[in-house]
Amino acid sequence: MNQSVQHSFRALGDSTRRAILMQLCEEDLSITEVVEKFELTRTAVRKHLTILEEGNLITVTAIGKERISKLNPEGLKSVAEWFDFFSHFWDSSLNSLKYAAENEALKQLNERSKND
Amino acid sequence: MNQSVQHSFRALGDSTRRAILMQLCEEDLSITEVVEKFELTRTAVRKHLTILEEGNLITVTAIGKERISKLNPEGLKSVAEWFDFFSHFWDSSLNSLKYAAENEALKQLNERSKND
DNA sequence: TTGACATGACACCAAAAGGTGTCATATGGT
DNA sequence: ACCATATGACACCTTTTGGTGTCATGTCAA
Repeated sequence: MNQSVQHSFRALGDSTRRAILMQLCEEDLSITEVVEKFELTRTAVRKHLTILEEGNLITVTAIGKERISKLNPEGLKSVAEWFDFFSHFWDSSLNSLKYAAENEALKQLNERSKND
Repeated sequence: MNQSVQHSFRALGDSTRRAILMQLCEEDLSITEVVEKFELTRTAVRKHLTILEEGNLITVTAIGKERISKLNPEGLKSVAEWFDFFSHFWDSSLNSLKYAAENEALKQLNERSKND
């Protein structure tokens, strides 16, 4: 589960793969179709799709001689939910409380030097 | 801006950096303090912090001879918002509409072969 | 069965990533 | 001034990563 998050983030770390994901928002694609839309070798595309599949961001279904890649909302949602861990921090009201109550180390430093 | 998203995702692609981010949720840290909490060389930690800073996920403030790394909610929020692009897909009601209306390629394939 | 067509499976490569160690520099306190 | 502390800046190394090309395999249709 946690390992899956690692794979998901790894998959999202490449701009080509993010572009493929966004393309898959509009239509499911076979490997060859992805090759046609992106200027890449079939081997390269296959690798990207494998990594996206390992990251649980797409599902691949073999239909005849084609392998259709399809966006996987579950995986994307999992990654999006990872950010909930930090959500307090961009909730402004909680934000100030957070810094006031918990941030002992920086408070001390701020007392010593006021140029923050 | 788009480049920044690339940097953010790159930064998030490494588990050590994600761990550092989560630690920074609890307290701001100097480089040395990060070194003490994670079993890494100072040089390695510095690289990670630089990448996190490039990804706009932390801000670094020089205080005296220390460089304090602090979580940057703005950057995290930006990345989280990137996922809004896909949010239709995990909204179940919109989801079915999406597939029914737009997914022509797979529809055709499904008509040819019913083992989906 | 035979030939396209869509892939799978490798071997190979250059560049980037993650780490380590060493030497130089700046800041604070005594 | 002087020394310990916290970094900055490199040079160097190994493993991954993103890509390419080639050959084998499976599937559909004539």
